[in-house]
Amino acid sequence: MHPLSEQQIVRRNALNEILALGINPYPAEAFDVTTDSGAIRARFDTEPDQFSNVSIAGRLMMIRDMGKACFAELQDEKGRIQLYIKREEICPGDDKSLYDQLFKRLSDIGDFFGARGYVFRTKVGELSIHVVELRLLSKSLHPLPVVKTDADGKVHDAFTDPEQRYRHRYVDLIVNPQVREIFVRRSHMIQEMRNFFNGRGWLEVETPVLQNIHGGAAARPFHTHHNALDIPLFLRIANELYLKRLIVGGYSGVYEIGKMFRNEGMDRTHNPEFTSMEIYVAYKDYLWMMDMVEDLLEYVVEKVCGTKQVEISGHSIRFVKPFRRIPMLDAIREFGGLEVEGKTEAELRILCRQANIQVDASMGWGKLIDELFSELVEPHLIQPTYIMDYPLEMTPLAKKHRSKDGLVERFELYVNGKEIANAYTELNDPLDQRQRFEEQLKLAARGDEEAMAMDEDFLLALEYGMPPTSGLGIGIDRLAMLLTGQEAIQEVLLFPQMKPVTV
RNA sequence: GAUCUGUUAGCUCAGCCGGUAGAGCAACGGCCUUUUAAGCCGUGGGCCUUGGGUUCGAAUCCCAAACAGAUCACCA
Repeated sequence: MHPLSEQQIVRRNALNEILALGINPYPAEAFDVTTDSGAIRARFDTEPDQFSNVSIAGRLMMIRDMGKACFAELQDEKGRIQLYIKREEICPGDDKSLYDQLFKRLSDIGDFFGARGYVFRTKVGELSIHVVELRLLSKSLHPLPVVKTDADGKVHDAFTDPEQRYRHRYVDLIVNPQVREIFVRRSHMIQEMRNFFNGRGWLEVETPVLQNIHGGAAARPFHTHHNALDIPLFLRIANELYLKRLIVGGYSGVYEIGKMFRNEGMDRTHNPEFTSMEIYVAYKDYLWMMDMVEDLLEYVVEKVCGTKQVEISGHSIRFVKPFRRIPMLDAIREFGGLEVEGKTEAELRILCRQANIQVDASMGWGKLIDELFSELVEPHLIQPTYIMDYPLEMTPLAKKHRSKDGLVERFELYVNGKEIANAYTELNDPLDQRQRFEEQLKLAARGDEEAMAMDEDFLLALEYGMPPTSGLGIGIDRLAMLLTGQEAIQEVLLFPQMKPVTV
């Protein structure tokens, strides 16, 4: 424990004086709240008589002391409201200690108060509560950063250090209302996705986070161990194979919104745990899925942002269907000016070198195509764009393309140069699926740590028969970044992963 | 994993041609009964991230470490 700072000592002393006054700084009783700052702002002017006796609670964020009266700002979840506290009003008798001692001397920014009174406007027009009763609800012992906004909207002494903000997110949420708003919007976004899916009759499900076999994606897993069974387990890197088992089981549409865990690098677009939404719908293909995603995003963006357009990194992005659809090889031709159709692996390797892309011998035809695409095309895909028809070898769970050799029926949705969604016409041929897994095993034998493992039970499920199905995954954090205009994933995660500070 | 930048009071930052620390806000003590980033007067508050080194002397120069951010690499 660090030695206490001057300000911590001052507050602890204040706490003791409050106790000496016979006041409990942490009362157990509920405080009856009848309104909040948002309701007052929204409705006082039209229905003033509703606000002649209100009770409100929140955190004290500013005190402007005027002597025998003072103004204070109380912050609740909806914002701030000014309190007008007059000594004669809250201490009508001879005993002025509640005001002189408790309020003026022993209260600090950060304390929780409950206030009862009537709403009015001051001479200057500021909406305020004329307080007749004031009660301490919780004493704060640690000083908060004091962020002030002046009349021009200029913010002074903003609490901006990302490390401090992420490590002490509660402080960030207290003093930065725009941060609080991001997480409200994120929650709203997920809620609207659920509304959209539930409205179509699809079932929300939960599948195992602890898995014996880490399947469904190419990534390194976290390892853990179950004591009673004495077996190793993995934290899931994907839930795809479980959701498909549910389609085998007879549900026609299932989705899951949940955390995935990947033991890989972290940066401003990657956190070791992240949230994905995966959905599988029977009797559909990836073309149908593109239509569905357009409807979904148009709906969600409009609900959450109030418009179909969002602003990020200097771009105006319009979520209006239809989105552009480009086959991957056409995109490389259009944006990179390279013809890759019909080229051999060796020819592609030369093209990559010419484009200054590092290549090595382990890269096959599909990987080389993917490298060219990432380098030449991705950064140009600002408006929502579907890239379709990926090389087969990199996509072991998707069905072979109905007409194009060497490709699978897969699309990814790109927005603002980044991948937001990934979808397939799902592979439901158990024999083909077994071959694909075997290819993965060969890659693993060559040292590819991300290659998928064989999942015999999943193959058994496919043998029982899976209807034609289309599946989709959306990176919830990435989408939240788009809808909140954030460039870093840490800004849309309440508690992003941080290295512990060693003291 | 690589490179660059940052780390000084509770917060935001200055100080960095080496002479053991400053401002604003916050805190503390005053004055003011409709103010508003309130104001005015006064007072305290710091292992200058950590560990080494150079030097008579280091917040300042050098080396290393920790953490963070940005740019890469890898990936969603």
